[in-house]
Amino acid sequence: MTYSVSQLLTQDISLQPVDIKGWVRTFRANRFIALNDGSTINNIQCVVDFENTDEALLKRITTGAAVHIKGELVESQGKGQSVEIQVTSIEILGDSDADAYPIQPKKHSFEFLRENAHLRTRTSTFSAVMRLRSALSFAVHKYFTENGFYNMHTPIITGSDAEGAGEMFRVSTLDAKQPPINETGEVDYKEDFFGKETNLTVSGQLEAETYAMSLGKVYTFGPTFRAENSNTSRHLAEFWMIEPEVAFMDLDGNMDLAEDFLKSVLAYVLEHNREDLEFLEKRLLDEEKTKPQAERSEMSLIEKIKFVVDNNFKRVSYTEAIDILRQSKPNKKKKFKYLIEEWGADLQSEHERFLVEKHFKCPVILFDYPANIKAFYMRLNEDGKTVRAMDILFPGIGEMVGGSQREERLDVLKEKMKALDIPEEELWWYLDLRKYGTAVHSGFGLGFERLVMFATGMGNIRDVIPYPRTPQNAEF
RNA sequence: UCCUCAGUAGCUCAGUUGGUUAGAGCAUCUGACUGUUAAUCAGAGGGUCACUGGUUCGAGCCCAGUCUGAGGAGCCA
Repeated sequence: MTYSVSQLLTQDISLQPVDIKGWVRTFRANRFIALNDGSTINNIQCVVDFENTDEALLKRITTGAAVHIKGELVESQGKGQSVEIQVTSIEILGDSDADAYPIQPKKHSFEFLRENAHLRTRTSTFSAVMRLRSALSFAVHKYFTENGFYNMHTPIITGSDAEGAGEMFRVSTLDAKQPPINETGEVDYKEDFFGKETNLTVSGQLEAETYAMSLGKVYTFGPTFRAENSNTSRHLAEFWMIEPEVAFMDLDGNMDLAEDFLKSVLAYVLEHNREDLEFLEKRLLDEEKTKPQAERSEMSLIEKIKFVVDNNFKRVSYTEAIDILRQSKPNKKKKFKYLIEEWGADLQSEHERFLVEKHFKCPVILFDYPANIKAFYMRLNEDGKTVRAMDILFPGIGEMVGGSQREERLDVLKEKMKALDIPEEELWWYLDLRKYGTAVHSGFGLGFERLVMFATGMGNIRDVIPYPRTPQNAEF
């Protein structure tokens, strides 16, 4: 009977002998194989009877080799594990040249492992991160399904360039060297595959709104593309975004939904991915030891996640936030690079970080932002100068969620588009939603990788997605 | 895109004011040992000092440019 390492370590296996396949992590003292098959963070120790095993075979048990082991599960004589396999037969399924194999049984830098992204999930850290990513993805679908939402697949290729969420990647089958030219001397996209200019989506929100206005509660969870030349540890050119959209829901409901959603998916991994979280927590603690006392974080990884699950997010209007910042020490002592002087200023990372990490010390929902620093589709408040927008800020991550109540009034929306030079022809179908049976509705966008960063404690977004796409890098 | 820092063995790094043959730990290979937990002990091999050009009697070290990576900013999710 074939078992996974996870089964062997967690279940009472009465069926003997056992039979297992996996990859060698380390081979110590010509006798002890630490075997891993991806089913758990833990390895199972396989004890080889080296005195009665062919020496040529022993030489082939190297780090990274795929092996098929048969034997008996017994209580371990050593201290590091409770059970181990007494090997009766070992077959090398795939050799791994120890001299050439990049993943050594030692600590590697994340930069090096990024260059070996096809092999990095053979390390404990990355296998834990990717198991957590998978669990979070499942938890997202579980949450929405259990709460009456329909999953909707919004298009990856989009014909509208008015989504207004950033620079786009062009999708074209035209000859890049000799594109057809029209009478005005520009590239003639009428001859392109779709007969018009098309791009990769920067957001599924507008399409999701159309479905919310018939199915009621919908969400998309798919790849999203931004051609911004941003080189930070929090941005990717290709990332996965979760975007729920709900009819008849106002901004308060939107905030409730986002907070409940985040708590739910984080609670899911606390319950189901304990061992991976404990491993990552220990890794972070070791890393912290090398830092000066002042820079160490007050809470461990699991404590941080629990804190978010158990405590209410602090809800603060933009106007209140500006007051707090204006009265703050760093503002008075001119420690901020950008000092807060008057209402209307856009909040910089340093301000958000102050609010979340110094002032409130918990996730913060900021709402009712000035209209002129936010997108065209956000619902204008009765004061005429703020919109029903909200951002959820997380310690160490920054903006986790950005959402709003959408402008449902046709005349107000048209006026806003006109002011921002967005042509109505581009979004005729979006305006139709306001013409026929318009209603209050709201939604938000959540960058999935940022959620994975928070849940794993990883500091660089390139380390929580299998093959990161960033400026100047599309390897693999 | 801007600012700062970095690039030396397979990996992580040291390398003094510019001065002989470029150093360590780990990994690898060879041998010893064998209930180990990043096994241990002894020995060996392994270098286009990112690239291009310059200064100099002499450059890993100084200068210029380019490439790559990291951190931060902007933009955002």
